[in-house]
Formats: sequence, structure tokens, C-alpha cells
Amino acid sequence: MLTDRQLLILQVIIDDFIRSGQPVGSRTLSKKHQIAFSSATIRNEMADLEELGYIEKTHISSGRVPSEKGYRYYVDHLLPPQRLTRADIQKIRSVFAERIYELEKLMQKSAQILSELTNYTSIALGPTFKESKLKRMQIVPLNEQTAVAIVVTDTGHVENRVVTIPSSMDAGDLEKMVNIFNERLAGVPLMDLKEKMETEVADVLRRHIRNYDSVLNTLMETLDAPEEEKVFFAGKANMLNQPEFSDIQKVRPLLDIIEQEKDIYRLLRKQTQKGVRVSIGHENELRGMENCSLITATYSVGDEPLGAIAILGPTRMEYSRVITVLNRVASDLSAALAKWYQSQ
Amino acid sequence: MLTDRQLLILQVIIDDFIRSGQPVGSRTLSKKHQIAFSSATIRNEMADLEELGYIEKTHISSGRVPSEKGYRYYVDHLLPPQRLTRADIQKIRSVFAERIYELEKLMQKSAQILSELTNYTSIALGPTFKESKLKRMQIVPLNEQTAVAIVVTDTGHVENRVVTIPSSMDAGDLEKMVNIFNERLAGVPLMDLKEKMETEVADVLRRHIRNYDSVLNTLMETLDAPEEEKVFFAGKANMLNQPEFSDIQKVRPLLDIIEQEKDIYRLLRKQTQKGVRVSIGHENELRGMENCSLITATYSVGDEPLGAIAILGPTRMEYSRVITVLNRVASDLSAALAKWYQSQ
DNA sequence: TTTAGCACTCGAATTGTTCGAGTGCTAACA
DNA sequence: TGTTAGCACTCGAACAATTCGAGTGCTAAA
Repeated sequence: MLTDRQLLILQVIIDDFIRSGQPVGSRTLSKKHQIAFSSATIRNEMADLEELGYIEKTHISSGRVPSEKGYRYYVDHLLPPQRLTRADIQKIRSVFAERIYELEKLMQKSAQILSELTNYTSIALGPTFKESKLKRMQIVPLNEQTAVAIVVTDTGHVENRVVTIPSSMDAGDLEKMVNIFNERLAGVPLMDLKEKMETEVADVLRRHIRNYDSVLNTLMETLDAPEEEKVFFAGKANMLNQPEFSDIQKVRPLLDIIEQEKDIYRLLRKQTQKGVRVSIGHENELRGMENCSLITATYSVGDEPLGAIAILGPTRMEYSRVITVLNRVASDLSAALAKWYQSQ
Repeated sequence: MLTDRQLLILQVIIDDFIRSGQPVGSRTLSKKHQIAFSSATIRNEMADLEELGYIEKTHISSGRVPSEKGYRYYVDHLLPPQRLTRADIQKIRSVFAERIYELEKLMQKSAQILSELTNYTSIALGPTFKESKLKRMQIVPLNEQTAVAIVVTDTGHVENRVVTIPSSMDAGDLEKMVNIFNERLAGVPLMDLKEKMETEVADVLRRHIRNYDSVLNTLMETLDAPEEEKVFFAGKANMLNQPEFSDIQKVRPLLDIIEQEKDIYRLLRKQTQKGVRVSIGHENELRGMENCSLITATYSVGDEPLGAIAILGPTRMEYSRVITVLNRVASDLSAALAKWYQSQ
């Protein structure tokens, strides 16, 4: 177990390193007003802390930098309290103050304010469409073989896909089918749609429409294909601000991950338990993120977490500030969404 | 006017520099099999070429690099013929071979193949929506105040926006309105929609629907707001492959431009005359693109150029190959689109 | 007109040096 | 027994000096 003095020293080392990016030496530390011991004493303590794995040297006679274990301890136990300035709070509030019509815009704005306030790369994931309920389905024929299938959800989101239509089916059949769908399936959550289609309407439709099954299959496919939910990024290039990534070789794999979007998307989608989560360095499974930390926060309406917002930065990240900002944005976003859902 | 020998030397210098990225010296040149003169002769010619502004030194005793004027001359007059390999042609063809349902996917794939074949950043702009015609309009009420307005075009593209509805208007009115719209306006190009709405249907609607004008305004706005057409990028991070951008300071503004997307979008939209266009270094108006060249090509159906595809790379770009690839992709894309439109 | 030759220039790479910030260890001190 | 002063040592960063090679321009001879 660490002594109080060791904790103090660990905290000051990490705080200082996060601020400066430079290895922290014993003399530097001894000059800090929070610390009353001589550099020699500190050296002894640092040697112990190093032995325990909380800090590391970059070379034999260098100052110390936090190890991942050190960051982990810091994040779990030593985070200095952080308050947002009035101006910051105001900025966040103003983002959610305007009446929003589209969910996408809202998420985009959330990402923007996050990266603006932190100078890191931010990511925002919208609520799963599967959560939302069918408002209306519509099929618009384009020509003999193809049509656009449109699904409108109660959140105002519109999904659409081009589908092929079996030649045996005519416009009247299509219309009938759509009508039946809308009568019977309105209000069903998208995630249950496939099942309900089978149990609730299949029989009726088989009775009314020739060749129903072949259309059903196409439609099922359409609805089943994991609707590509959008991930919203902001400040992608902010990664380049960090001195630890001044070397192109080191940012390259990172920018690739970011550009690809899919890996990050999966990572965020996994985050389902409420609250803030911090992944430090190698705790991230993705290769290329060894020098990064990812901090995610969920937002929710009621009890159910709906989606996540996140900040990606170097392991030497301003954890305290980032977590505070994330919490604030998440709660304002939750509130905005609650209002939004209420109005639906 | 340049002599034949000067042209030869200029061409070989640029070819070599594009390949190697290193300043080209007289001795290196004299060893090339295409060149039969001594290094001293070449030095004299190079001095002349420099005086004329086609090449430059990086420092007083260095080899020569092409100036922008040099590149311009090269692109206009000296491009070595370039043939694609069977494999490349095959790759391109296979992209357009599959049946495509969505225009967006097609453009995304075009961008992908471009960056894959060139290792530069590629950009693809879809056909303007304004070109396409109204297939169907739909308004789906979400609650008392809001509804989703959906516009389906003949190309299968779906535009949607959330709109507010005046409280005086009820569901019946809405339906009536939509029906009238669809009856009278189907087939009208989106760009003419606003005008036609005024001339063709306003009277009828005013007769049938209370408060028509206030809805009209909302709708007008919706349709008028420059529908954000998507630009498709691929290989954004390829910019970092180029040795001239190994310095973070130099890529940063460039990545900002790319991330922003809007400036590039405008740039490409401007490109309306058919064919390939090359903008070298400072010929690009955007700040941050001084060390880049942008090569754009239009694709068309019939005579009308519909959109553009482009490659962004360093001024030291493989012009010949890039132009060849762009031409090929543009023509295959044009063909694919022709088929597509025909089937509509 | 072309070319060989020569003096000269400059950047890149290598080497040596210094400086400062850091360390660990030991011995003295409260 | 815990703390501290002192000392020898280490290493990286910064800087200057040196060398090397690839390049140039100019001149004179072929």
C-alpha cells in the first residue's frame, strides 16, 4: 500500500507531466509549494514508486514519467477536482439551447463542442436506431424492378434503401402491403420489427398478396442489415497538436483508425453501462492506440443509456478536465434528448 | 521558345524529380540513357532553363527542382504517355461491374478505387440533386408541431428534413396538400421545384387549404436550403505518405482543409467544363494548398457533365498516371451512370 | 558548340565538447 | 530511524568543428 507521501508525490508528478509533457525530476518537485521535503527524500520515494511500477524513467538518469499503472491509479484515486468556467458552461448550454430538429445535427454539435473545449479528438454516437419505433413505412417505386423503401422512426430519423421488386408484384400489391404494415406495425421498436413482421402481419399478407414471401425476404434483409449508424467525429486533426505525436510515423496508424471510423464505432457501441469509462494505453484493444487514452461517457433518457460520447487523446491527457467536460455535455445532452423524446 | 534539347532536359528533370523527390543534378542527368551530352552541357542548359523560370535550385549549389511554371509546361506539353496495366483496368472495371442500387455507394467506391490506385487523397462529388427530378413527396407527422418532409428523386435519392407545422393545419390538410403536390409536380427537376410550386400549385392549394402560405414558406425553405450534397473522400491519410509532408507543420493546414470538406466541395462544384483540369501549387486559391496539386475530371451522361472526381497530392505528383487513372474512372463511371439513368 | 577541368559552395552526416538536469549512494544529522 | 547534504556519475540536448559528396559556374581547349 502506498503511503500518503507517496500518493502526494505520484499525484504531483502526474499533474506536472500532464501539464508539461516533460519528465519530472526530484529537484523540480521539491520546489513545488505543495511539497516540503528535500529532493533527496523525493528521490528515495520515487525509487520506491518506480519499483512498484507507478512511474518510469525514459533513460537512466532522466526524470520520471507516469506508467500506465500510474495513470490508472491516478484516474481511479487521485483526480484533482476540476470546475468548469462560467464561459465553458455557457458554451455547452448554448449548444443545446436551440430548438433542434434533427438528431444528427445534435450529435454533430455535441462532438464539435467537445473537441472545441478539450482540443482533443471527439466522437459522438447517436442513439441506436433499434431503440426507436416505427412511425411509418413507405415504398416508392422507381421503375419496374426497383423501389425505395423508406422507414421513418418516431425520432424523425429516416432510413432508406433501394430494393428490387419481383416482377410479379404490381403497384396495387405494393400499396396494400405498405398499408398493412403501417396499420399493424406502427409503434413497434425497430429491433423487434423483424420478429413482429413474421408473427403479426405475415399471415394477413400471404392471404392478400401474391408472391409475398419473396418481397418479405428483400425487406427483411433491408431492415436486418445493421443500419449503419453514423459516428460523428470532430477535431480529427487535433491529434497532431500533441507533441507526443509530432512524429508522423506515430500518428499514421492512429489517423488510419480514425479515418476508418468502424473500429471506433464498435468500441463505443460496446460501452453500455452507464457513466464514464477510461481506457488507458494498452487497455485499448485496438492496435495503434497504445499511446492513447479513450474516455467515454454515456448519455441517457430515464434509466436507459442510449449512446456514448468520447474523447480520444494521448495517454498524457488532461483526464480531470476531460472527464468534467464529458460529464457536463452528457448530462446536457441527456436533458435535451429527454425534452426531444417527450415532444414526440 | 525552348529548344528541343531544353525540352528534353526539362522533361527528364521533372520525370526524375517526380520519381525520386530529390533535386536533380547535371551528373545524374548525363548518365541517363536518353541523354547524350556531357554534364557541362547540361549545366549550361539548366542555367538557361532556370533563367526562364522553369526550374529552381533549393540552394546555391544544389540540383534543380521544377518550378510551378515548369510543372505547368510539363503538364501542358510534356506528359509522357502512360498506359494502365491490365490489372488496374480490371480493378476499375470490377468496381462498376456490380449492380448498384445507391448513388452514394457508387461515388464512395469511385473515391476508394482512385486513392487505392494512386496512393493519393481522392475526392468524388455526386451529381447535383438539382439535376434530378421529383419522384414523390411525402410528409410524415411526428406530433402536433413537427413532421418529416421527404423528397424522393428519380435517382432513388431520398432527402428529408424535419419541419414545423402550423397548429391550424390538421392531418387531412396535410394529406390533401401532399396529394396535390405529387399529382402536379412529379417529374419536375428539383431546381425548378420552387418556381413550379409557385406557378402550378399555389392557386389550387390556396383554394383547398387554410393557412397554406405559412406551410409553403417552411417547405420552400426546406427545398431551397442548398441540399448538402455529400463529398466522398478516400485516403485522407495518404497525404502523410508524401515525404514533402513529413513535417507536421506542413500537413496540418492541409488536413484541416480536408477535414473541413466544405472548401474542397466548393472547388469541385465550380468545375463545370468537361474534361481534366490540373491546378498546380499557387494556382489553387485555397491557402494551405500551395504545395499541392489538384487534378479534377468530370463525368457525364450524354453531353452534360454531372459531377467531378479528383485527386489531391503534392505538386510533385505523378501527373501522367493520375490523369490516366482519372480519365479511366471518369469514363467507366459515366458509363455506369448512363446505364443507371436509363433504367430509371 | 561542346566538353574537360577546376575552384568553389553548401547541406548532411559525423564527431567532440559542454552544459544542465537528473540519478543513486553514502555519511552525517536531528 | 527517517531526513538531508553532498558527491560522483549518467545521459540527452545543443553547439561547434570537420569531413564528404554532390552539385554549381566559369574558363579554356578541342
